Amino acid sequence: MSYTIGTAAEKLNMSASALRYYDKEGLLPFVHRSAGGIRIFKDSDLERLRLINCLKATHMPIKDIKAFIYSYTEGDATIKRRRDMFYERKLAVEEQMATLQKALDMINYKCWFYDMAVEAGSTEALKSLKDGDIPEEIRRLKENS
Amino acid sequence: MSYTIGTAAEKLNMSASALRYYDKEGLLPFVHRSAGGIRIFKDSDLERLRLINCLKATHMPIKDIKAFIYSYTEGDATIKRRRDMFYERKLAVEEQMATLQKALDMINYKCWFYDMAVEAGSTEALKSLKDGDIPEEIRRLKENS
DNA sequence: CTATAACCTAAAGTTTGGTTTAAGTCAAGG
DNA sequence: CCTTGACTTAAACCAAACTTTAGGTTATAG
Repeated sequence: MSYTIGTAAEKLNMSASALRYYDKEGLLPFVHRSAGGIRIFKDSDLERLRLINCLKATHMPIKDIKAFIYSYTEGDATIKRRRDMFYERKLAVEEQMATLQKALDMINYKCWFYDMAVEAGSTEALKSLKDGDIPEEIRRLKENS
Repeated sequence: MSYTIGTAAEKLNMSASALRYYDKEGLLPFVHRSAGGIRIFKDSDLERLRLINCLKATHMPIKDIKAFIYSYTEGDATIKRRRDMFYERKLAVEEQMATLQKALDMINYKCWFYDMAVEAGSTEALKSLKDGDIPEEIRRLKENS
């Protein structure tokens, strides 16, 4: 099966203008055109775009994704490089998750704190809160952040 | 203790211009000034900025952080609202982590795939790969993404 | 006192990742 | 054939989150 840009965009749940932008930025060297110049997306192109969207979800900049995609066009010569890129990306994502986890710890501490404050009707009573008054698993959250 | 903007920036590991920008955007209503107009950061201000940085780490937009910070200035009247905001933020962060986890699953699948491809010296041999050939725990990653 | 480093503001510039617009072309149904 | 909706490009526009610049003020060390 093959699709025009509108249909492809719909299937990928993104806008046609975003697809044109990616194409302009060199992210879609694999997309062919009809004789009249219309982009034709194959199923394998959609798969590649799903990979692009996955990388985008990890906050990889467009220009880095471009390098990624470009290495595909060079075939088996770049297999090792592609493997390395995926391993690097894995590290980058794990870092992001660690960062988010730290933030989440802080937020969970705040949730606990404000649950207490709401009950007390004020944050005043909690000013004198000492580490010893904080349950072990909550204290861990606080210190983590 | 109190600090000028340069020292505060250094302590927070961010730029002075970012601090000025936050102030201009209304994120730092708690920061006072010297008679001459110099910003003076107290330790409690740095704490508040650490919270701001934590929220920033969760990709919360500046204008939303502003609303967050503003609710502090209204004292105990906004305790419930602040609690709700933290619970909402918790959900937002959990969603982000889920999104990252999906991407990571895809990437881990790719790592496995390219480990095979590097060993084979080509991706050709893997074209005929059937689901049955993929270890259970790897297949899960693939289907997840 | 004065030099100078660090501060101040306002305004302009930068980067990223698109969207929008304008003017025109393609392709499918009638 | 011709209409019409979807496509094409180039270029302008946008928003977010800062950074940089320019021109000026403050504060501290000598």
